[in-house]
Amino acid sequence: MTASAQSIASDLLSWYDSHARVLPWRSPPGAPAPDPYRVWLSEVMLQQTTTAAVAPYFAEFTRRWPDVDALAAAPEEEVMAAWAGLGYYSRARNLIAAARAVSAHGAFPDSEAGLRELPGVGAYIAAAVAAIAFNRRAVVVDANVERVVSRLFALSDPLPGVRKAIRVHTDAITPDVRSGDFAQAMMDLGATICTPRDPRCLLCPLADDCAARLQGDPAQYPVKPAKKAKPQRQGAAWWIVRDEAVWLVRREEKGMLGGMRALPSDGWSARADGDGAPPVAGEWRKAGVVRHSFTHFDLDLAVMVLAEGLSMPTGGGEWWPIADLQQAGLPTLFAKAAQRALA
DNA sequence: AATTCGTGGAA
DNA sequence: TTTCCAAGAAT
Repeated sequence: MTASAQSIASDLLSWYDSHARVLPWRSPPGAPAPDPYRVWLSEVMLQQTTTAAVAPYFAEFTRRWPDVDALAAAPEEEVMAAWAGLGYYSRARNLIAAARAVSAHGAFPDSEAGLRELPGVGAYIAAAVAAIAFNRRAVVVDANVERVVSRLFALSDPLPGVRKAIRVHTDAITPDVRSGDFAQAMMDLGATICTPRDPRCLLCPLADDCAARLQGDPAQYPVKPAKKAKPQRQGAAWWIVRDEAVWLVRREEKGMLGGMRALPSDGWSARADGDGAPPVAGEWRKAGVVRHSFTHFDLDLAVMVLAEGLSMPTGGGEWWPIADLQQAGLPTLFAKAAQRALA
């Protein structure tokens, strides 16, 4: 490691000692490493998700399932329902599979390579858990690190091509000791100082080393490709009631909202509008429209309720007591649809 | 390599 | 209001 790289790591760790964010899944700087289960669980929840959104879910999961064996033994349905509202539901399916693999094996893998074998664990999470929970030296690169490093070294090639260079530079400044603290310090710096817009360079412990700041406009890094326009889709969902209960189905394992409970829908997707065909005959009334924005398309979902008619759906599903709807674990789109139907 | 996966908060 | 984007992974 060069003298310059050493001083970057040293300056960052000193800053972290007094400015580390306090988070439920984290140990204070210098303290013994936290439980690998809690580190892994938090990392899975945190991907593409804010710390504020994760906090209540992390509290509930660790309350209900305090260790990996408890999570491994939990019914899949309950875990999926507990994940409802957090998004990216394949994470929950992979979470269960990984918990069962770890529980069967007896312990978490303590190496990056071993962790990488678990479903839902990619390059980032494997490196982060190895560093934070097992104090292994690992090159941890998330979106925060990409931003900090691309600015520190003024890497002007656009994403995603610049990622290789970012990794090389991150490796060069990663110290052999306090690997977990270093990774978390980089993320804290990105989250609180080296922010996407209007970075607070006057407060930055690395300001003197930052090539982008020297150039004068650090916010231009990292350079990102233009985004595509989101298509606007139309769809419908059906609110079928009998004896104070509503008919819920389970969505296919793969694809949007996979494996989650849902209202019957008309086949809308990112690529096509729904066909508008109701699942049962009857006189339907439009209770309203829910506007919902996904990552890659926007959806106007018509919420259809049965004014009168024979409401006996065919195919798989279950009558769910409306009074207990909260426990069904509906994804946000369908929770909003239910709210509209009941309004 | 480019797409496909949710959601809610901030600017 | 719209746009951006937050501790990415799987395919």
